[in-house]
Amino acid sequence: MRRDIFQAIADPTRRAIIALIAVQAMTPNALAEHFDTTRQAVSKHLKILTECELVKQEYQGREIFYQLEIDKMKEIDKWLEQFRKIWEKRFDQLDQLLSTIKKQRK
Amino acid sequence: MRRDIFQAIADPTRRAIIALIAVQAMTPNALAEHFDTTRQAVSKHLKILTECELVKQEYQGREIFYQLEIDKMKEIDKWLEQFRKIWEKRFDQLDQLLSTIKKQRK
DNA sequence: AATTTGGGCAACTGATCGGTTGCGTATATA
DNA sequence: TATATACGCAACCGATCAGTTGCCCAAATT
Repeated sequence: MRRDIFQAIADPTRRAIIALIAVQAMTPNALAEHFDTTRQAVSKHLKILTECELVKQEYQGREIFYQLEIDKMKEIDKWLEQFRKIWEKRFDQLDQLLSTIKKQRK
Repeated sequence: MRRDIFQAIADPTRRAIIALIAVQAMTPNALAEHFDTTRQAVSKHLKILTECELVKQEYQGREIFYQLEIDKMKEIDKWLEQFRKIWEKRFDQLDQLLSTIKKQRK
């Protein structure tokens, strides 16, 4: 079982679930209504999301509300940081090039 | 074949390849030396990365240099945007709470 | 011209994935 | 107390995945 956050967001249904519960906590049944699939399938996705700590449960009677652990999402942002540095550098270089051309035209 | 960018970065080897070629373009053989796997396995990863346009080839004699299409990485950043909004809002709320407590103590 | 080297393509393999069906259990309702 | 509802767990299935092995072709080296 790999079960890391990158594997978790690889599935489109899982990304949709994440987007939904980011707004408000939801039960498996409520989530399943949003998809063309069974509750069990959704539950399996929730299990995977729980295992990599992207989601936490809150018991309320016989219902279980699943909520997004938004902080965990920052791990993706953190990984992206190294590439953001690169594309910002490239943008700066382009910016510099453009202003050099501008200067030459004067 | 799903072959979208999220599925592409789900594999740890693929993420490592991306990080390597982000710095400089590399050939499959050069890449394979960095991993405990065969050149063919790396080539397969490169094929997947190429299919979702995360990587482009540059032919140089009989060698093929693979280079990261850094712009494609922005798609992940774009998807993350919706969550960044949430965690920044939460941070602001926490910040506000802390300054309220500070005021009350005065 | 013969050999070596870089790398793609295809077939195969075991592992994992996403999904379904069936069942058990606990909470709520009649 | 009997029934309905919410949910998790386990077994199963076909599809896809990551990796290996074997082969071929083209460019470089001898």
